[in-house]
Amino acid sequence: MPVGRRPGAYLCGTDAAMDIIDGKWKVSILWVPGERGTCRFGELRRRLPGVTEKVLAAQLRELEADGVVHREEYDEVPPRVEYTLTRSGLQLNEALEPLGSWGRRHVLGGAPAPR
Amino acid sequence: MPVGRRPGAYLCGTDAAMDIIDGKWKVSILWVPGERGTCRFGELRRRLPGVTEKVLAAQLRELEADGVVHREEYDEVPPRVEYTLTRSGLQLNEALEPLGSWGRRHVLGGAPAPR
DNA sequence: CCGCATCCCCCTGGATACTG
DNA sequence: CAGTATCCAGGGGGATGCGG
Repeated sequence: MPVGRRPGAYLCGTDAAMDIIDGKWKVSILWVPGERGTCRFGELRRRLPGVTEKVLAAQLRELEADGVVHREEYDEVPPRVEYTLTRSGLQLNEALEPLGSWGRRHVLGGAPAPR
Repeated sequence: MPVGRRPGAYLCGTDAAMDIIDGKWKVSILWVPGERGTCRFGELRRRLPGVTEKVLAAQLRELEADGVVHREEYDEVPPRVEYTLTRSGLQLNEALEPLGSWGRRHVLGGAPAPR
């Protein structure tokens, strides 16, 4: 699936974006790397309590196909793979900030937390 | 389900908000009323191509339980029900605007459309 | 006009085990 | 370390039909 999985079925830009974010762990995957914008597979796995390797790998591949995450494989032993937010991914992250503020205020009740 | 269906399981405000928005038609339901902020059931149904009455009613009830939509029933014949965005819902709508812009630029390719 | 009740299908995502 | 390979359960949501 290239960018978007429901071609021509969007009513507005918002649900087009939602289509890319759709997946239990995707916003967290975007969020974890934070300012640094890059993260290894194992680090992601540790910082997403409950995710399985299969699902994490699948969601990462979809985000990669959608052009928001870049996958860089280093030919080393032991293996190392870096996942980096693309320019588009960083901008998506920024676009999610207001939603995060809303969530903190209306769902979490103003609790302290990043974003 | 009151506000949020995954109590205490949120990594950040964003996925807390995502939990409320989670549902195939929810962002569209928020989007359709637009500035006016209010809409009838049948109007929603007509403007959401493909939605069934059962699913539309279900998602509306969840949005109501989450406090972003207010349901006003008028005792008339024929029946009339108005769905209005609450203050919280309007703010959620505003928080979704940047995401909509991003979706237009990165998914729809800068096509003209509201939000 | 505005729904609710039922039935059912598919797809996401979880559990577990194995490989380069 | 960074993944695949299977198997499987749960639930969202679509189709259809009835009720106030």
